[in-house]
Amino acid sequence: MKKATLKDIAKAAGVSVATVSYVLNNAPNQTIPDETRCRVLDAAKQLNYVPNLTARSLVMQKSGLIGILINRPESDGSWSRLRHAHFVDGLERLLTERGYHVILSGLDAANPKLDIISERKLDGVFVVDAKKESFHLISSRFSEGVPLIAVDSVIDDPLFYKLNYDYEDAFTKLGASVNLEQSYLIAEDFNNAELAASITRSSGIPADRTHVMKNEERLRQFLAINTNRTGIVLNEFTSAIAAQHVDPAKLAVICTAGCPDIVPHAASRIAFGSRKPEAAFELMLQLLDDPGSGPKQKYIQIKAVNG
Amino acid sequence: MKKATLKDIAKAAGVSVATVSYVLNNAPNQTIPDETRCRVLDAAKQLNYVPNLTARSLVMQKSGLIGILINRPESDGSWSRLRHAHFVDGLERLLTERGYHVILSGLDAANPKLDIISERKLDGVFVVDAKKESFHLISSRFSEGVPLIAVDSVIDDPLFYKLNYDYEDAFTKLGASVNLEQSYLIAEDFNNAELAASITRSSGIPADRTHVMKNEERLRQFLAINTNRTGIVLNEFTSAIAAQHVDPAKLAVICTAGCPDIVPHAASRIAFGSRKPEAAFELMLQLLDDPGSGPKQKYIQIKAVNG
DNA sequence: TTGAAAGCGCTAACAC
DNA sequence: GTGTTAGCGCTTTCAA
Repeated sequence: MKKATLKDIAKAAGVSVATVSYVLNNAPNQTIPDETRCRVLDAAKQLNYVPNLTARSLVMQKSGLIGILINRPESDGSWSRLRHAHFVDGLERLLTERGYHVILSGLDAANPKLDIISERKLDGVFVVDAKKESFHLISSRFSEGVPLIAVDSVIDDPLFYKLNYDYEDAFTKLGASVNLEQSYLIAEDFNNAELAASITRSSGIPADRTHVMKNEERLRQFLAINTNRTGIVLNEFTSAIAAQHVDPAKLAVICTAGCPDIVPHAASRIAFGSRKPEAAFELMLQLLDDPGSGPKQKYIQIKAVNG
Repeated sequence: MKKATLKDIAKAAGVSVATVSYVLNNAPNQTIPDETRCRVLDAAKQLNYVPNLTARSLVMQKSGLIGILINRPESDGSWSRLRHAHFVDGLERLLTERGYHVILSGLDAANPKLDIISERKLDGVFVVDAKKESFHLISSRFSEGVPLIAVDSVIDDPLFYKLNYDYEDAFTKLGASVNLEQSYLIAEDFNNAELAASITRSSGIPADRTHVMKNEERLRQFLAINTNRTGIVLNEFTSAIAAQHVDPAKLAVICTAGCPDIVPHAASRIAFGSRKPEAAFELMLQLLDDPGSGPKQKYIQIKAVNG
């Protein structure tokens, strides 16, 4: 048996498709007598009706689809692929709850295929860890006004909202218990170079004591020449790996992946909590509701929390 | 400026929409002179044309959308939310590469809303860690013949393909180096009870020495009364947590999350590699190509690999 | 070699 | 109150 359509229901209930559409959508400006309404509802149940969102999208000019577009990390150790897992999971949850459907798409950071936005008529988009150049591309082609939120990306374009962790805040708080000037830093390998730069800059740790996590072997080498110092490590996964090579007690980790549980107990830590998905979600809702209504401040920063 | 449509191109190129559609799709049975083809192609480029997949889906009766529907874990420690991250990441990559778009949707395991399958006219679906009951629901309403692959789920219904790790194989291989009868087991908390049961069964470890990972505190208590034994732990994240409470050298971990890097070096381990996304992808392609063409064996098992 | 036209399933004027 | 109808943007017979 084929999928039932509005027409099928109309026939079964002895009314027109318009009427069916009205009752099924609780059309605001239509007053339908209960008798009719019931007949339609019954028929719909009977026929196991499920609306065809493709058709609806076409006519409504909105898809109910939100994109989460993630630039794939350059290094592809298993740890790096988990970096955004918590964010994606949390955001998807919120979006799904709200009735949106989520399209997840990995992007080649060097050559992001953003056509999906127009092809699928996405109602809103999150772009995660994108290179600055990507945004030229975007702003030239997407004046179309699809709400777009850049995540984990520092870019100068005032057109977009930027959602980031407030690393400066994290380092300041960390500075209370550890002497940053004397530490080394294990940073994450972001595609967005400006974000990476802003992190190392706000850490105050000199470049020669900063290491960007690419793979375990190179990390080991770096750690070997720094064993006597305290290390600041970004990201829970990296901390778990680092802890295999140095005394975890000499590690302070900044939890960016929403997974503090796996950080060695002996390490001290500072976390960003799990506000990122929520903040992303709330801003998106606002933009979806009225594209002009977002906060005037285009940078949204998530504060660090102790513990 | 609004999005260009076929009609716009047609007008610009001085041809009909049909012709435009033909050249843009390289229609097989149409022979278009180069002159026309170029005019059309130029116009399309000029107008920055991007096809509207919604419209295409409607008429083609296929969406180009593949769903990854994941039953949310009951416990929601941050580690549990990462459980499928590697699978999702790998699968998404493969699917995207192949030109499909991926819809990611979390499901309430107790009451999975599977309507998305028909609403969005998904071409294929992966359902991850679903309760047995869900499949009654599915099989009653989805004789519709959407290729569906159950992942991390043991179910009796011969209708679906089941993709699982071969835990029995893992325990056998593990048995070579550790005495399973004398060990304890830390298992994962799957929604699919049959899978959980089959795992503990094939481990050969008695129930009173088996613990299902719910949260760190309860894990700690369990470990406290088992410190003198060797422990088998399922899943890398759990191993990282367990290692905080017992000597990692007395742990043997079965890596199911594609993230062996974070397992403590001192622990011995056995892994399932990263074949799961690939296996899922390949089977789906086959089913997509011809729904009847899958292997007759409905259970696909991923073997364990040492290391 | 090209085009007119019939839909795909749905929504929303606008008429009755 | 309810039905008619004109599309949304695209594919694809079928005729010219």
